[in-house]
Amino acid sequence: MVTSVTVDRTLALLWRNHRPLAPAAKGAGRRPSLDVNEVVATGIRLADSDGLAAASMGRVAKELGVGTMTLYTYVPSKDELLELMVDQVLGERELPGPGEPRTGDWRAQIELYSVQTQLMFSRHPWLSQVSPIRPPAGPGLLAGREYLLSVVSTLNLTPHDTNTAALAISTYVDSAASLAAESQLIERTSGQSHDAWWMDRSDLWETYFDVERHPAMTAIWNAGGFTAGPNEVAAESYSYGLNRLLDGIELKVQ
Amino acid sequence: MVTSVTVDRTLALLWRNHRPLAPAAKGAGRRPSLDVNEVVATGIRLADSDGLAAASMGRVAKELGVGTMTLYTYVPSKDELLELMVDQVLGERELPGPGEPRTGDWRAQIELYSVQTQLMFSRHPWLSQVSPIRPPAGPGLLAGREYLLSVVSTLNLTPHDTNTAALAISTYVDSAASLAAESQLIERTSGQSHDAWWMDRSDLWETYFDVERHPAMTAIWNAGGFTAGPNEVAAESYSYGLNRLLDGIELKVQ
DNA sequence: ATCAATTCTCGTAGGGTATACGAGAATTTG
DNA sequence: CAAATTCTCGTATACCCTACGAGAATTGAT
Repeated sequence: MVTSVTVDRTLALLWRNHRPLAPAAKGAGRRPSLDVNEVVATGIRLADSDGLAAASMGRVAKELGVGTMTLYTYVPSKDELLELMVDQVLGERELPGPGEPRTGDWRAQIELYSVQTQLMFSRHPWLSQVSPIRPPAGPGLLAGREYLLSVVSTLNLTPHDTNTAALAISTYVDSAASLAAESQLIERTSGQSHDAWWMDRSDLWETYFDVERHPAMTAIWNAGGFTAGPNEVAAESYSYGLNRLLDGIELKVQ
Repeated sequence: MVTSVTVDRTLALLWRNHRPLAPAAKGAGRRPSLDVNEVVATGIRLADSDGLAAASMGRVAKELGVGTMTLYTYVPSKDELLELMVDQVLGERELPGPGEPRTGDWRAQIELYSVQTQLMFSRHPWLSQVSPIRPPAGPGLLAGREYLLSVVSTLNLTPHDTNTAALAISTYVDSAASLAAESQLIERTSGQSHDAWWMDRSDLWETYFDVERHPAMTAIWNAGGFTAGPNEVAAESYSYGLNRLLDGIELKVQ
């Protein structure tokens, strides 16, 4: 199979800091001027400061002072570089591993996952622009899943339900954190707050909004239910939703 | 303000089928060969069949048999065209409006929102690649929010909490539907099922996975908790999570 | 000292994207 | 029939990724 070779190479790169990369290449040949970690770190740094588009092959190469094509010695393609960047930051979440001390009940431990994930997205907003389908099969991803499964395991659900519940939680938390990061990113890069953005659209209410067609919205508006700004509402609805989800899970345990 | 002019134009385009577009332009000048609806419909059709990238200005123009720059007569920019496409499909969800008959309790009505949203994403998978932050302020978006708020309003929460709960629900449902659509899209365009994708990575477990470092995963694995395929697990965790979320909300009502 | 083998380096070329600008074509009104 | 108005669209610019292949650097053997 052709793909298997590529996949094997990618797996080896992802786990490069856990298992020795290759037979170490001691023989003849020109010495490399970089290593994979430098390339990945530069990609992350550029994406952090100038957006995901800035982590282009050309820009990363320029930053490292080499020709664009030189990067292809260290990384098979742009897609693989992105995978390495993602697994790297997934692994930077500070979550206790097996045997390490934990504080609080299971809900507090889920909260830690939530906080660390939000912190990760807020430090690396470009993550919100990367698809979470078919994530990098590296140490960072596995560490996160292990932590979450270990917490949910304490509820003594069936193994199958443990997996289901953990996935429901991580989907909710990861999606919301991704949205929050994207939201902040857009405020920064557009130079316009969401408040100001809605202000710009005040004509929506004055000219186009039809009270007859939107009685529920109108009622809530008149009762002062829309006074908070977009960011506060989003943050509040996130923790409200997470707490209701955990309530619902707890309800099924007893 | 410069932006206001653009925004006004976009709002007028979004609401073009509700309020007459402009003073109708009866005077002199060359007659237009297209109208906005044709452009939007063509963009949607191309994106549906060949992916979001196929809805490029050049491709849409070619499909309509005109030069690329001609489109800019009908639509201010690519971004605005995408907004129009999105609001169009948001409005195609079949949700009862005010005064129209509804069936079942509030949970069944939330379920309807969930089903219609999933249907929308499954018919228009490219939606999963469009950011839901700063959505088009058009009739389609407002109809969806009105429906959801009208359902949650029947719970008699405070107006503020009604808004918070509705947002938590729509964030969960929309995110999950988006992920499901993206997941299917990737299976189709890559020509490889997720099962096959994981098979390709069997080396992960054989070569790199460390049992010591992942006891919770190992335990669930050994107990047969991972037997279902990725798609089944995702679907199951979605409805599990939604039901637990609604349980949690109901719990707070009483 | 020289040569072969090996490995890293990187310029060029090709096919894609959105859109500012301005000249030209078509149509109605006076 | 000329003026005014509106739509049409070719050209040019500045990015993106990466296949290919020639050249440079290094080691070990003779």
